[in-house]
Amino acid sequence: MMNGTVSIAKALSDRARLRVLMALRPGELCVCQIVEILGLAPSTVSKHLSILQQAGFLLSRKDKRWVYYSLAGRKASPAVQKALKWVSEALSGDKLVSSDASALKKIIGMEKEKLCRVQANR
Amino acid sequence: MMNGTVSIAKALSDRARLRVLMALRPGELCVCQIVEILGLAPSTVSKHLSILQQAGFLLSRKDKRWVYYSLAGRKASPAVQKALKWVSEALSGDKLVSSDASALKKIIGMEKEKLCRVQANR
DNA sequence: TTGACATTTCGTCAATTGGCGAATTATAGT
DNA sequence: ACTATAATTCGCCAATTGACGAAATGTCAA
Repeated sequence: MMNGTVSIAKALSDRARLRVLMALRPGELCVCQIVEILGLAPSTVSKHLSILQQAGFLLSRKDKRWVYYSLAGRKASPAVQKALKWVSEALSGDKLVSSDASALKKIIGMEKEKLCRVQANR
Repeated sequence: MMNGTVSIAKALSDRARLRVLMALRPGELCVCQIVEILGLAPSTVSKHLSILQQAGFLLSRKDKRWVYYSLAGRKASPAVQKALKWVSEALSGDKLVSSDASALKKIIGMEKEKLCRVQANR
């Protein structure tokens, strides 16, 4: 219980991971889309995602070549649900979160294939 | 805002600091009492307390030779208040927190002078 | 003012964390 | 089967963290 609480708090104690949680509120995203938003290496992003999933915040599913992550929602433990509610309120109106949200709209507009090609050419 | 949220989450992402927050719920404690509960070196405890205070969870006052820390309560920012509410719920019924609470009763029964003498003889 | 002592600050150390690129795995298309 | 590619795992490095003891600070008492 104490361990679980600490791991939930640890999961929340990083900018990139908070951005991921906020970005996932409208719905699931594939890893390459999250990479695009954060501007970090895919390996780094993958690690962040596994930390969030380990703590109980995220679910993942695989479709074709892509892995999609989504908020665990009511499948999450009560402790996780309340923690997410807290950060969501604490960050409502945050500048970085807002700009991520508008960046997201453009990214979702692109097809994933093109997006990943773009990343490959860097 | 993002920075504040991260520092709040960081403050909560350590066992010792969560124990301190829970131990302070009934009321203020002096540093030597917190040292006794945690079983850590005074310098370590002092650092933990300053991290919690920096994040906005604690207030401190000085009386005679002792420094008393207490929960900031409604003087804390809304974000901090909600975070504390979250951990408090998440840890309700936790074994370690409970045993800290009963240890506390005995410690409060002792006079501070004797308590500090005990610590000096280790 | 000197001495005792509670607390904090400082320096050090081992362990953890967050970042990256390279190598690996898994899946899809040719 | 082979190639391309999305994602993860691995190994490495620099930065941060949590622990301690020693030294500094501040307060009270003799």
